[in-house]
Amino acid sequence: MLKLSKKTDYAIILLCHLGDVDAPVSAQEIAGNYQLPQPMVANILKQLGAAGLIQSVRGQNGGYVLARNAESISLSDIISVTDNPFNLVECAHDEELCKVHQCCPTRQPLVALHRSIQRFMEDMTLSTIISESYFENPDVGRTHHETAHLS
Amino acid sequence: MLKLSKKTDYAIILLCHLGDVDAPVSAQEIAGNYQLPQPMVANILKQLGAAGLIQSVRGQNGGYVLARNAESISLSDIISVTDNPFNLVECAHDEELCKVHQCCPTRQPLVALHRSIQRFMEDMTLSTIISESYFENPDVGRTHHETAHLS
DNA sequence: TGAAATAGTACCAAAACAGTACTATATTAT
DNA sequence: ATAATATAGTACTGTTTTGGTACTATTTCA
Repeated sequence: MLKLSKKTDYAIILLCHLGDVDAPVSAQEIAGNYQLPQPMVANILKQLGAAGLIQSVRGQNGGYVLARNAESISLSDIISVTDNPFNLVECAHDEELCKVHQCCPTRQPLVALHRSIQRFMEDMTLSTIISESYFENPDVGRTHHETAHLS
Repeated sequence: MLKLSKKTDYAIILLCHLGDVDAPVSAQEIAGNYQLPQPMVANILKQLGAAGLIQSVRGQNGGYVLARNAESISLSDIISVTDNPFNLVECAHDEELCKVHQCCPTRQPLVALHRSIQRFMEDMTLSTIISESYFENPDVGRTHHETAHLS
């Protein structure tokens, strides 16, 4: 349907939070802070950890911290983890047929759109997201938040 | 999952075909031409007709023709019909909560992405799609095609 | 050694997608 | 007239994806 999944939505929120704090933050803490379902948050953090975007600290007082600095994490990176690698357009099925024979009229322009979006998502880094959200709302990452997600 | 639906994919193909021909073309004819499921094609054409992108001609020798010229039909128009109005980002649920209280950190940058994609889709017209596809494949709209869709 | 955290799976219900089916109506060729 | 060929409208269905939960194991620290 050409929209981001809740998982991606949540992931961005989580990462923004982590990007604003230095000490490890637990799943429970974040879930409570944004009123998100705790198991969901835990799952997404696991995935982000497995993908290497964040680093886990196990045991009591454990949690997660960013594995790299916020400038080097792009929206594209995030979406790759939580929404599958972005794929507006690849001829997933019968790719051979489509390439070997006459190609469908849609390929050219949709590949262009795909690249344009891809580019945007690669240029949009977590630090950009954080600073822009800060501009709109000075309290980000510092206080209790209302339920916060798009979809 | 941030990808176009088959319906949209098919719709573009159908419209490209109609854009290349003057006489009304029937659902059956197009379905046969591109090896797409006939009822599916018929349904999509019905929708495109109801949305005013194409005009129907009923009765024997009937079919569909473009309701406007190909320059004035944008990718955005098409997607609106077959994939819902594009909505990467609107806070569909609890919009009030999200706006009245502190806003989620994701809004700003994702609205930017949304607009960027929207813009692209508005600028990309059916005539552009047709001419670009023609560039790649001189036979578009003139001969029998292999199964042709992305997804 | 127990509490609090992550790790790894596996599961489930609801929604969306892709496609089908059926009935009604309009137009035209014969 | 009427049979053939279209669209119009609507409702249905199986499959996949999404959103979310549950459970068990492991790690760490007080």
